[in-house]
Amino acid sequence: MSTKNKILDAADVLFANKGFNGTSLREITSQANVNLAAVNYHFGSKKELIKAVMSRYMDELSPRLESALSLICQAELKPTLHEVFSAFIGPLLHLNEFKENGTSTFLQLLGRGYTDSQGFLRWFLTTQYPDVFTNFTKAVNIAYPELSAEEIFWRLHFTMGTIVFTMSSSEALIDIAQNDFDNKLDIAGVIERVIPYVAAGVGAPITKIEPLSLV
Amino acid sequence: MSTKNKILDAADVLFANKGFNGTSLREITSQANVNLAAVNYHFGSKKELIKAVMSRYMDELSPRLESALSLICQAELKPTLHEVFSAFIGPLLHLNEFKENGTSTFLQLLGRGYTDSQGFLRWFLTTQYPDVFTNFTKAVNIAYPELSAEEIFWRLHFTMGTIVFTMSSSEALIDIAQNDFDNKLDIAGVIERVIPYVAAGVGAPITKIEPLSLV
DNA sequence: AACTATTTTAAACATCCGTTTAAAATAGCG
DNA sequence: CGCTATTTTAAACGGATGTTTAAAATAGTT
Repeated sequence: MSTKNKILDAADVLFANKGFNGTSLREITSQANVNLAAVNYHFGSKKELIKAVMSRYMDELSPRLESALSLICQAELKPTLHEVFSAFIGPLLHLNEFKENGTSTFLQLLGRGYTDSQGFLRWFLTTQYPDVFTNFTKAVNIAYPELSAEEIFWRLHFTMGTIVFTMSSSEALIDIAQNDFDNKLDIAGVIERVIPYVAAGVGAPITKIEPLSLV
Repeated sequence: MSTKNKILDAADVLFANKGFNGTSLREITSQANVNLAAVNYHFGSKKELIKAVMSRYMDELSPRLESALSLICQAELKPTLHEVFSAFIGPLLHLNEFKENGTSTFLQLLGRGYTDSQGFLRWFLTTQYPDVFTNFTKAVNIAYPELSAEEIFWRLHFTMGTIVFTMSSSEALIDIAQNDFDNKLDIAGVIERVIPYVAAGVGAPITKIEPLSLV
């Protein structure tokens, strides 16, 4: 395997588990069995390595996601919100074939990216992969046309929070659940449980927001 | 103001904005206009400072939360999920009187605590303030008795994710929303929008989970 | 085989980190 | 006041971090 890929494989697991700031280049390179300077030689900087790690997943995910969502948008029957969110299952679980534990690793990385490093990763994702967001918004709009653009905006970000946060601590949660409830569960099981939740959340009845203060 | 409080005031804002690992003691002490060694003198270590920052908020929040939830549990009418979650509004917004931007700062800290520093803060909160979790679970159980303990577990963690994640990036989201939708919004407005979402999510119909593989 | 371009390596660099030390300053009190 | 206890201060400590350097090793090409 190439040095570049050895670095990427070691980096994404460590980044997912310990965060971007919490993982040093020395950990990555020793885990990958390459020289410390290899990161800066092949990627330029740690920041560029982070981008590369995310791009590898996004490039695998986003085309599948786009086709799944456009399939839903072009269907004759108006899709339910549950169907819209279920469109994510296939592309997300496909990451497990792309790389071992790929699904949970990617979702953990996504969670890290929103909180670590001053949110520069959110900027990276929204500017580099804007179609994912617009297609998603479009699908939700078809399934629930009464929602205003602003309400969709907020509810999609709530959803993003639910998913990303859950997955970033999914290992710990699965452990607790197995101890307390004796129920074997994996990442696919968590996804199956979260989808009814977010579908109901996005589909919540529209409530009039009383303006507390008119500035 | 005492040196201890100057440190706490400077620390929680910086911790909320840049994370625990991302904030150095030198940033905190220079922001607080105290000597670098003051943190180790008054708190012992950075880790103890983090605990102190969180305790200051939790000690202010948890009694109000407990009384609000127990009020709901003892009411004659069975509460709705919306009412259960609305019980959080008062105690949370009270943090704004306790400290400027206290509500969003605290929720950001909560989000940091779940992802930063290997989740030691989750351990700290669940062991030091277990009543908050059990009371909350109890209230949800009254409002939606058909939910099994395991389903409550998962949906409450989804909810935690929604809230914590949203608030940890609430400033950025409010900025975007103001630009795109011309709608002035503050932290209270975000809370008003998120409650119907999480109430609907927790109240989602129970779906039979098909076991993918029986190990 | 000879030469060039690419990659790998060990070492050093400057900088930042949390913590400790010991002296100086201040506060509290009989 | 004089003495003690508490707090503040400047400086240094050992260690970790991302990055750079320049030489060594390897690969590719004519």
